[in-house]
Amino acid sequence: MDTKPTRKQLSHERILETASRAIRRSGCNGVGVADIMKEAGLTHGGFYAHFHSRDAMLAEALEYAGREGAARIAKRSASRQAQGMGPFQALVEGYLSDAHLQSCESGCPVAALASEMPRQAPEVRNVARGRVHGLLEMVQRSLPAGATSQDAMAIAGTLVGTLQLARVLGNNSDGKALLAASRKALIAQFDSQDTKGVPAAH
Amino acid sequence: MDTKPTRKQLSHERILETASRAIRRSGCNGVGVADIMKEAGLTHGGFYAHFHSRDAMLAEALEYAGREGAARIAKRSASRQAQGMGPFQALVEGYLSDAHLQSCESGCPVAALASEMPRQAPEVRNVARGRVHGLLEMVQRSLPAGATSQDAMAIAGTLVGTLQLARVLGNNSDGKALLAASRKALIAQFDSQDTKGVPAAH
DNA sequence: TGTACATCAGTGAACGCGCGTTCACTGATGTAC
DNA sequence: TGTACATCAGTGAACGCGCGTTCACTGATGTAC
Repeated sequence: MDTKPTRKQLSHERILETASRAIRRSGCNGVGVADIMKEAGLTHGGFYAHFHSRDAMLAEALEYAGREGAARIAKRSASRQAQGMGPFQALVEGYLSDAHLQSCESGCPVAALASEMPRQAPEVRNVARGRVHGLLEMVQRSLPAGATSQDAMAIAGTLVGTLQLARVLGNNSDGKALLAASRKALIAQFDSQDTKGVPAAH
Repeated sequence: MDTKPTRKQLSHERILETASRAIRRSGCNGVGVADIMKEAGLTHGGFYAHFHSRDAMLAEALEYAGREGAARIAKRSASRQAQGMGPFQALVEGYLSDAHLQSCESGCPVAALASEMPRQAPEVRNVARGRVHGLLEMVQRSLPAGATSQDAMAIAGTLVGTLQLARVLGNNSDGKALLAASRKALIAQFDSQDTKGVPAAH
């Protein structure tokens, strides 16, 4: 079924990988077509054989970033769970970790780009909506069975907002204090060790 | 003490007012010097008599937006409190209101711009840090006396993140549901009617 | 109050520069016999 | 296996265009007498 990828498919993948990191690092307006192609080891002239416009590339790169970011978070969460941590606490400690504060370009694209998404082209915004829904589902899956989708929404808001505020403050004690505060608040509220499966505060 | 402002001071104020709305609406990269000057009723040539660079203007405009946004939130919160609502609930219902979801350009600049702040020039980032601290203080003031600054941090994260996620989803039932979910969660957690002055979940 | 002059605030043309996009061309890959 | 040819993927120069910034100039404001 999955045959050997063509040269073009390999290049396409490489461009997307490069672009997905670039937009998380520098924002959607922060990197040019030529930059990305160069970083992917190509020249800018070939760009339009891969995408019909810069916005189309942004949309694909955001989708790619979402998959990659989610996979990375899932992996870290799994390793925490392997050490006996509950799924919700594992998610919170991974998402609000000092490592995620620092590594913007390989982290969650929603946190890296949320405030500029409403200003993007429709095709990019559509992907962004999908990534937000993906984040909500990821939170929901980590919660005990009794938790509602409303619980997941409030938690997702806290995760994304806290990480962003911390990044504004910087990778220093101020930023880390903010992360720690939200970690503590979330875990106190929804204790994942609680086998009843119901949020503690409700 | 405060004498009649000069013509230049009036223009400066007008430019800042225009720019503060423009950056919240279109982002720091979304508006040009010429756009702002034109919208303020001037030509772009005069710009550098008011600011020594575009970044300097962004920094001043962000500061202006912060003051204006905070004043607007305080006013709305006061009118809710006048109807008998507690200060914390008034803040939450104002910040996470459907009106704030829609009116980006006159709302909180932290929510409107957070994810692009780490990519701005140092002078802009410095102002941004100040606005985050201002937001934290505003939340803290709305909380009962026993609440910690860590409580305020987690709440501020929820406010900012929820508004941003809702704006990505759009001004529709999805976005409004997200706001409602966080309003409910925050108010359940920190009931402002609670005269003990201690967060309910702690 | 009125005139002459200095200063101020804003104008609009011009400058580099970088960006998204296009396109004729080239070298590499794959296919047919 | 080897040769001839068609297709593919990428190159690099060129194009408009818009942006931040500069600057010589102009009209308005304010001051001195």
